[in-house]
Amino acid sequence: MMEDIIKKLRAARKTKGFTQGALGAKMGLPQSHISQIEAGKIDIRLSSFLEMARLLDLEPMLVPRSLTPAVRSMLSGDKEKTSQPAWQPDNDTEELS
Amino acid sequence: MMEDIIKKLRAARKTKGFTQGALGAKMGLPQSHISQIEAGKIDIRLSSFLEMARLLDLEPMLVPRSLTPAVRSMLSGDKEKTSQPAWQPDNDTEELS
DNA sequence: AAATAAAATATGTTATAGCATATAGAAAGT
DNA sequence: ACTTTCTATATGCTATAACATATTTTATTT
Repeated sequence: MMEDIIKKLRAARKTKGFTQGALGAKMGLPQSHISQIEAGKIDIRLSSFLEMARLLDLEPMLVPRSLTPAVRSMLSGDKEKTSQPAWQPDNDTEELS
Repeated sequence: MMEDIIKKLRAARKTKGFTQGALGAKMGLPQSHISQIEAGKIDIRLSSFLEMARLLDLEPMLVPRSLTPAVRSMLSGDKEKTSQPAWQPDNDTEELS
């Protein structure tokens, strides 16, 4: 069970059209190291993980378990069917048209 | 600038009423190690970070930068004032009262 | 204020990420 | 098919997390 969160980094890199070499250059790491990371062969340090995520415009966040379904539905744009409504917007300001 | 995300782990531990020793026991680590981590003196590995977060009922997620304001507002329960509305709920199902 | 519990600091060993460099293999482009 | 680009694998060295254990300092409780 390779860490799922690492797969997201690879997917994000491809989406942005970066090669392993290009991403490595931004991080000051060799392409070979990026390969190892994405393949789940090494257990990288937190600072490396954070740096890599941010270079891919991803912000690592800690979400309370009880809120993860709501957050996930936001991220995937799903038409969610949560038993408890995930969230309700404020209605205290004028909305855009 | 000690990593902010580590502070969240410490806060979560305290909220749950765990001591460093108790958390360490769950992870199979000595109390001293938890102390080092929380003090930002060591740069822990991703697997340790993930394990610790999950023991504290926090799920690490990668949020696209453009969505972080919306997610943050969910997490903090703020009455947000985002220039672009953060999110709009579906209105295709019956709501609870 | 004494006792107890929790957290921080210290020292030493072992395992492994980080790093460099090279090369082999796969995919994409001509 | 050949060339170029991208990705995976391999070897070796260095820095440091992981781990054990002990002690000190700081909070908390009675």
